[in-house]
Amino acid sequence: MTTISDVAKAAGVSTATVSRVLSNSAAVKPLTRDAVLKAVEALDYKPNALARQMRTQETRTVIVIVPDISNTFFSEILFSIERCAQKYDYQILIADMHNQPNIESYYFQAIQQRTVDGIISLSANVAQKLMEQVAEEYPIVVANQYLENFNIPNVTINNINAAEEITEHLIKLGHTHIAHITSQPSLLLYRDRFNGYISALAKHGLPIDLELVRYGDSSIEGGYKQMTALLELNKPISAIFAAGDVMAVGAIKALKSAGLRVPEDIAVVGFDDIEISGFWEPSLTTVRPPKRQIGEVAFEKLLKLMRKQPLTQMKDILDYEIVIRESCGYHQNERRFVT
Amino acid sequence: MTTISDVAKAAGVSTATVSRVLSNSAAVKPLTRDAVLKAVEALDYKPNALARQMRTQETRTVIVIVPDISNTFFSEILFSIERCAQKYDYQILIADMHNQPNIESYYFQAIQQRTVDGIISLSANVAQKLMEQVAEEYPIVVANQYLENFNIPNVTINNINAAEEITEHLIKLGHTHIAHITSQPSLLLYRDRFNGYISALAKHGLPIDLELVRYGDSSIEGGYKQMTALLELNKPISAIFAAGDVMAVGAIKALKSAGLRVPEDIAVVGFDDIEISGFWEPSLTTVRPPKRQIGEVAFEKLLKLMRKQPLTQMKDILDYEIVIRESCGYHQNERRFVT
DNA sequence: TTGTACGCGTTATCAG
DNA sequence: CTGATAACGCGTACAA
Repeated sequence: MTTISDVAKAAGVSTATVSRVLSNSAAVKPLTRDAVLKAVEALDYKPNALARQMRTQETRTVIVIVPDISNTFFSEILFSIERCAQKYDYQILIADMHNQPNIESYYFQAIQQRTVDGIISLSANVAQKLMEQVAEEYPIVVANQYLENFNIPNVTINNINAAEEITEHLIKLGHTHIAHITSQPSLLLYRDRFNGYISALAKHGLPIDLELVRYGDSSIEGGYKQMTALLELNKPISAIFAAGDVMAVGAIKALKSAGLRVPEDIAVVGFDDIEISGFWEPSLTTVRPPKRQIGEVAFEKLLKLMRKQPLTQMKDILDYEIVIRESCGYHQNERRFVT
Repeated sequence: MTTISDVAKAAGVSTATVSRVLSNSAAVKPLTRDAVLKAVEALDYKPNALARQMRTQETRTVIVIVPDISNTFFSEILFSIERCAQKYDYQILIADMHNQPNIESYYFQAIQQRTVDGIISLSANVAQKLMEQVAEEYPIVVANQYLENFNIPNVTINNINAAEEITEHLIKLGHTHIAHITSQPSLLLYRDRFNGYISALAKHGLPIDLELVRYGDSSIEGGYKQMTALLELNKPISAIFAAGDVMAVGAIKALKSAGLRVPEDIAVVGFDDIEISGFWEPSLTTVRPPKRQIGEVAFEKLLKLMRKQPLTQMKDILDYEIVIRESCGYHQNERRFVT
C-alpha cells in the first residue's frame, strides 16, 4: 500500500506539501506541484479515505433509511436524494428496513460511531424518545413520515387533507359506501390518511362503518387479502380508498379475481403515484406527493444541520397533486352495489 | 465526544483494558470488567468506528453496485445479499447506477481508498481491463452479469440455454414468427439471450428475421416503444420473447393499446420473474433465475476473497426455472397472425 | 491480569 | 512557499 509519505519521498518534498497539493488547501509552487502530481501518478497513489476521515472528523457520507427499497415510491425519493447528494459531493449509504419496525435504532449507531455525517429517515416507525434524543446531538431529517409532537426536522405533505380530498373526489362521483384499505395504524401517516377519509365522509353526512376499514401489509399481497376480506363482508361497497398504490393494485387484482369490473362495479383510488400506477389496468387515480422535491428539501435541510447553520423552519409541508385516471370511473356516474 | 481514554479514566484503568473489555480480545478480571462496562454505560461511550477501522484496516463494509434499484429484480437479489452480510456482521453500501454505463469505475475508488472491504457488482457495463486490474488487487465478485473471457469471480446462470429453452417453449406451442425485444447489446447478458433465441429458431428450422429483433431501454416505457415499433412493421408475428420482464410488461401494455389480446392474438414471454409478473394480466411466463441463491453465493465468494481463502471455482453457474403462466397461452394451440 | 507506548495515514499548526 | 511535528481514537506488542 502506497502512502502519502511514499509520494513525498518520491517527489522529494514533505508529506505536508503532498497533502496541500492534493487538497488544494494552500498555495504551492507550480514546479513542486508538478513534481508531486507526477509522483502520485507514478506510484498510483490513492489517498486513504479512512485516515482522512479520521483526521477531519467527517465522512461526507449520509445514510438514508428506507422502509422498503423494493417499493418504487421510495426508490424515486431516493433517486432525488442521491442526485442532490452528488451535487454537494456527499455519498449515500442506503439502509433498507424491509418494513420491519424499530430497525432505525440500529442504524442510529452508524452516526454515533461517526461513520456517517447525517441521517435522512424515510421512516418513523421507532421509539420516538430515542430518535429525538439522537437528533439533539446529530444531524437528522425525517422525510415522508413523522410522529406526533415531532421535534425533528421534517419534510412531508398534509396527508389528512390529501386523503380527504381524494375521498371527496369519490363522493362527488356519487359514491356513498366507500371502504378504506390501509396499513400499520401505528404509523401516524396511515392514521392521518384514515382521519382524512373519515372527515370526508362526515363532511358529506355519509355513514361511517368501521368494518369497512381494513388493515394489512403494505404490499400487493396485502391489498389483495384486505380486498378479499371486504368482499366477504357482503356489504354494499361501491368504492375503495387504498392508503397506498401498492395495496390498491392488490385490491384491483382481487376485485378482478372475484369477477368484478373496476371502475364499473367498484371504483378504486390509491396514494403515492408509484411507477406502475399509470400502467396498471385500469390506470390508477391517486395522490401524487412531490417525490423529487421531498428528496431535495430533505437533503438541503440535512446539509444545513451538518454545517451547523440555523434552520429557517422545522417542518416543511409540501404540495401534493390529485391524479385522475381510470380507476375512479370519472366518466360515469351511475352506481350499483355489489350485493 | 467521549473517547476510550475518558472511559479508562472513569473506570480507573488503562485504555488497553477498556479496549480488551470491549472487544473480548483477552481475559480481564470480572471485577475490572464490570467497572469498565459501568463507565461505558455512564458516559454513553460509543467507540469511534473510523479510528477502529483505521487501526484494523478493515471496514466490514461491502459495496453492492446495482444497475437500477427501482427494478425489483435487483432489489430481490440485494435483499438476499443483505441477509447474508448481516449473518457475517458486514454492512452493505448500495451504489445505484441508474442504468448509466461506466459508473462502476467511480465506485471502484471506494475500495481503492479503503472505504470498503469488497465489491459485489450486479453490473458489468464497464471497461473490462480496469475491472480486471482492480480485481487483481481487491476482492470483487460480479453477479448476474459477466463479460467475455471474464477473469473475475462470477455468479450467473446460463442465459443462452435459458433463452433457448423459453423460445422453444413458444415454438412447441406452435409459434413460428417470434420477435425479440431486448436491450443494450453492449451487455453480454443480452447478447447471450439473443443467441439463445436465434439458436432455438435455427434448431427448429424457423426463418430468422433480424427486423424482428428490437433494442431499447430496459423499462416499461422501453418495452412499450419496441412493441409499438414491431407492430408498425406490419409483419406476421405471433409471439414475443422479451429479454426482461419489465420490457415484457411494457410490450403487453402496447399490445393491449393496439386492441390485441395476450396471449390469444400474440403470446409474450419474459425473463427475470420480477414481483409484478405474477400479478400482471395476463400473468407472465418467464425465466426465473435463483435470485436468493445468486446473492448468497456471491457474498460467500466475496467473503472467501476478503479472508484470502482460495476460491474453489472462479465461476458459479446456477440453475434457473421456466415459469409457465398465462401470457404464453399454454392451453391453446391454434395460432393466427396479426396482419 | 494489567499498563505503557507506539503506529495506522492523514491534515493542521506553527516555524522558518 | 515549505518542512517538522503534533494530533485524530483506537488496538496491540511488549513489558511488568
